Amino acid sequence: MARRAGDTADGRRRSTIREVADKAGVSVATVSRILSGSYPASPATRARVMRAVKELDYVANAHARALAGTPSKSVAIVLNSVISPHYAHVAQGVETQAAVAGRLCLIGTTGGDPERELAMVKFMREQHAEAVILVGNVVADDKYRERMSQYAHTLAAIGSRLVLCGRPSLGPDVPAVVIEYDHAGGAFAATSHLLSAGHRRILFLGSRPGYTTAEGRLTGYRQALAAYKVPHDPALEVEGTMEWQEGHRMMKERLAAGPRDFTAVFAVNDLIAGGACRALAEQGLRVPDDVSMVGFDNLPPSLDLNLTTVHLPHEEVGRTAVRLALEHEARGGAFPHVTLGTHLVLRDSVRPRMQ
Amino acid sequence: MARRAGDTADGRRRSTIREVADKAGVSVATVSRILSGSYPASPATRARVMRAVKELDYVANAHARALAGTPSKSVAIVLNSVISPHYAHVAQGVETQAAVAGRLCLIGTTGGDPERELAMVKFMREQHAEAVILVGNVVADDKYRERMSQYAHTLAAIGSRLVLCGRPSLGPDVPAVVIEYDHAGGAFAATSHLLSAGHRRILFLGSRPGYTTAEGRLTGYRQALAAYKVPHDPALEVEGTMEWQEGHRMMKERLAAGPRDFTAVFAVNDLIAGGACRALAEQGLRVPDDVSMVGFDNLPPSLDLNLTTVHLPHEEVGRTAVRLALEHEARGGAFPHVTLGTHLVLRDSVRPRMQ
DNA sequence: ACTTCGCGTGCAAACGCTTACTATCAGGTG
DNA sequence: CACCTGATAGTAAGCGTTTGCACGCGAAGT
Repeated sequence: MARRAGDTADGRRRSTIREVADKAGVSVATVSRILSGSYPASPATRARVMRAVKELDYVANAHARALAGTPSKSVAIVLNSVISPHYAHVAQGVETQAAVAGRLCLIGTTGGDPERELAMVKFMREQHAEAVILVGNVVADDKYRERMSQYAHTLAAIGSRLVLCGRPSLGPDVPAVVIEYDHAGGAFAATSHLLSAGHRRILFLGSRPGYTTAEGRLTGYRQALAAYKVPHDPALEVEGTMEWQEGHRMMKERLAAGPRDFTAVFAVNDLIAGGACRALAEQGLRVPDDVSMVGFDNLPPSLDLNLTTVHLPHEEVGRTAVRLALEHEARGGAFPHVTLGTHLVLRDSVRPRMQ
Repeated sequence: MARRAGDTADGRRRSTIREVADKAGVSVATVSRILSGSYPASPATRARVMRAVKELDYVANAHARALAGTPSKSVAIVLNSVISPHYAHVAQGVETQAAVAGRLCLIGTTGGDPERELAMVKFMREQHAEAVILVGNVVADDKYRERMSQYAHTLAAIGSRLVLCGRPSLGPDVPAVVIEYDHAGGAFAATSHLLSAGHRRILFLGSRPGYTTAEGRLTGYRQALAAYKVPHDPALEVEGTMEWQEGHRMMKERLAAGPRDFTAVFAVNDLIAGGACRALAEQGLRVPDDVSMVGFDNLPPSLDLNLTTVHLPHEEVGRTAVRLALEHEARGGAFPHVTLGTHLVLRDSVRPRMQ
């Protein structure tokens, strides 16, 4: 008593187009054509088919459909974690644009593990995703870069696209769309804002060598200092990752280490700013009365903190990623490399430095 | 010069198992078996096949594979928006557990539109998702409930499962797994906390008739008042949705409407608490010195606000959803209905009321 | 009345893979 | 030396769709 494929434990199974055809007294071809819409069938036939579909509760088999030609269009996004606001907003943008373009959106998370990321890309390739969008940083050693650029090539070979968001290009000869943000520009603006308020000792919270996001923002910070002819003090740059807890830790340790030697803080992102604010508050220091602070990202925490920060167009990044990937064919195969701008959002976390 | 299906614009195409077989000088069956692993092929043959795979950069066609039997396992989650921290955390839990169970996770968002939600479920059904997890509230009119319960039936018929997270059951005869949180219990604890600190005029921010989440929390609030024999004043219950902006609006309007007639606030969630705090701050009122506040959810904002709040096991909800759905067959077809507990997390946003 | 359309259908061949069944060949038995 | 056995590998039958082609049959053209 062999079970057919598709049978379920309780003996029922998905109904097929064949059954619909039988029930309606027509051929499968007719059913297929009527269901796919654009087909001039006679109203009577159409009605019978529709009734059969309803009665059997027929649902097309997406896999068979995909196999037989009609590619089921989908877009994949791979990110470290969906609970980080930045990634979530980008994902939201991807989802939105994918929906607009009539695509399903597959989301995969990696927890920041390059190995899992590679596996994810491979998986998405099997699923025939039209585009695979990679967001955020990974530590990129040579082996990784080589493997990823190979994936880019094979994706390109089958008409799919690799999109890199907020991470460096893999090289000029790698067929991938690249979308970057102007970290340095934003950081320059934010730091300049502090400098023009009279601050000279500005703590940089969250430097992290090897991570382009942090590096870009650090670069902007240093450039602003240079522009204002303020000597650069490496002791003011504190290393850490980009989470709230890290912001808290860094500030707490800093305050415990000795007398406060800064009047303002540039946090590498809003999460860190939040953690740092909390640590300051625990020592009775208030923002902006005692310490000025700017963040980066303009994500929800900055509302609660009333934080002056740099706006990054997160959702637009996602939308642009999808758009560029899908337009690719129409554009005749170029692989664009765009940089999205940023701008300062003023709230109330900076005060002119007391003379 | 017809193009074969699978051809791409630039003339290259995905290589097939047939080509691998030819290149390796074996039959497709052999390649299939070797690639699927569990098959005792001779080392020589295996090596040749592997080399051919490498050279052609062969990737199995997931659709064909699914059609031919091996069901490609996946789990789908449908939510309003991925940028809401609550949904994001649940999604994270789903993703995690899906990965553990070797499943891909499909995420779809609806923007809260019931119509889009229905479409999404249908889509997931076509994709043969093993489970479809619905999270969060929708306004459920009768037409919607009927359609959704029909989907539940047909999903069940084909061996898939509908999971309802944080929304009311569709009825006892609807085959769906239901996971709820103890909103009332958490709200009771939070309100009691305020009451035991001496507060008697407690503003409830974010009631919303028809939405079970808000209703459950309101119920707990009222129960606590009753338990403390505090007269219930409808004027203290303010209606609004669950976003930051709404919290800000509600508090701002309240303060503008007349002299402050409350000493504490119970915000229906942390986002609202954040907005309310901001509005208070704008009027020079501080939490907790001037007004006490508790929130609900224990999501990131509560860290920045240093907010006493009710912890909801968001990620566990997601994990549990996947677990229950996948274990379903093993359990012999029961449709569990579980309620996850909550507990108060004390921070520093409540002060005893000044006598 | 006899072609000529053209609309509405049906037939059957893919699509790329898995897997039950079968064939082959070596070596070991009786 | 015929025969069985076990390890490998091949054959071919699906899986559920889509779609090019062919066919039948009334209406319109001559």
